[in-house]
Parts: sequence; C-alpha cells; structure tokens
Amino acid sequence: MDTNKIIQQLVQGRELTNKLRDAQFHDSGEDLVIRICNTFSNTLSILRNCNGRKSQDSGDSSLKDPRGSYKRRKCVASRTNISSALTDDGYAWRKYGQKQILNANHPRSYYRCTHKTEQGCQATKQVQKIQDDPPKYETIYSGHHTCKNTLNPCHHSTSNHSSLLISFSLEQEGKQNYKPITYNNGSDYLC
DNA sequence: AGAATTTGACCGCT
DNA sequence: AGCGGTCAAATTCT
Repeated sequence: MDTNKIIQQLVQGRELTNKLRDAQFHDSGEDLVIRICNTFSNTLSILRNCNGRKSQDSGDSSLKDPRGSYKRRKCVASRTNISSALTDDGYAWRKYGQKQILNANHPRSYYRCTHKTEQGCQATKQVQKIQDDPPKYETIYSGHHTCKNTLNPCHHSTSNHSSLLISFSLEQEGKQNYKPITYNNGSDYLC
C-alpha cells in the first residue's frame, strides 16, 4: 500500500483539525478536538514507524526474569498522547510504580496491562502531568496489547459523543472500544 | 479475602 | 554515580 499517501491525508486531516481547534476554543468541544488531533498524531507516528524501520523490533525482548537479572525494555515502539484530561483508553491498566522525574514538577506513573499475568500482555504506559493550568497529561504507550480485553464498553445513554469516540479509539488502538468514563487512578475501568 | 495501589529498593543503562 | 524503569512487600480499598 502507499503509506506516503496515507500519511499525506492524515497530515492534512490533522492540520484541518488544528485549525478547527484554534477557531473554536470552547471548553466542551476543545477536549474532543484535542483527542482527534492526538489520534492523527498517533496514527502518523505508527505509520512512520512502520515505514522507517521495519524489521527492527519484532516483538519485545525478554524483559522479565526474576530479580537480579531482568532486562530493561529498550527502544520499544511507543506512542505519545497529550491530553487536557486523564482519559480512558479502553484498556484495563494496573499501576505498578511511580517516580519523581528529574526536572519534572509532577511524578510519573507507570502502568501495565491488567492481563499481563494471565495473558502475558506486554503493553505498558507512562502517565505524567506536564502542565498545571490548564492541566495537561502526557501518556506514553509502549508495547502492544496481546490480551483479549474482557471489559465491555459503557453505553451511556446520555453521551452523544460516544459513537464518535469509539470510532476514533478503534483507529488509534486497532481494537477495543472506548469507554467514556472518568479515569480511575490506574485501576480497572468498570462500568 | 482478594484485588489494587503505594513506595522503597533494586538493577541496567549512560 | 545518577537516573529511570521495574519489582515486590506493605498497605489500602472493595
């Protein structure tokens, strides 16, 4: 397939969304537009990754091993998402660590997939607040979900945005649905 | 009671 | 040596 054309189209879409965001800076719509921008950015970075260095990683090395000899994950393909709020990405995450990072005002939280133990899912993410007012959070995703996420999406009858969010989330993650509920400090997202 | 979070320690990398 | 990522025991929550 012609990934260059796809990238070109996505770039155009992102730019248009940026213009839209600048034009209408109202609270309710802004968050959604930011999400859309992030989706474009993520898709682009994924495509560029595939384009640039194909065979590089192919699965993540053995990171595990009992204490004393575990190897750190390095150069794993990652995606960065910057959001004005802590948003649910549809996966169940378990927090496993928190660190104060040098020259950062806020600690960084480390999450791994809840299904890591049962299904060996290697997906992880790091969440860090990068700005106070207005709050902005940077989420760095590493690895891919190999788990079968058993969580079902919430269908709040009051939410008119859910269908939109679902479709974009599907694009972003390649599977699973978006559940528009509040972030729950890293624990499982349950309806 | 089981699951999730917190937090200090450990370990690899630079 | 210092930093950042992960582990795992202790603690808290449901």
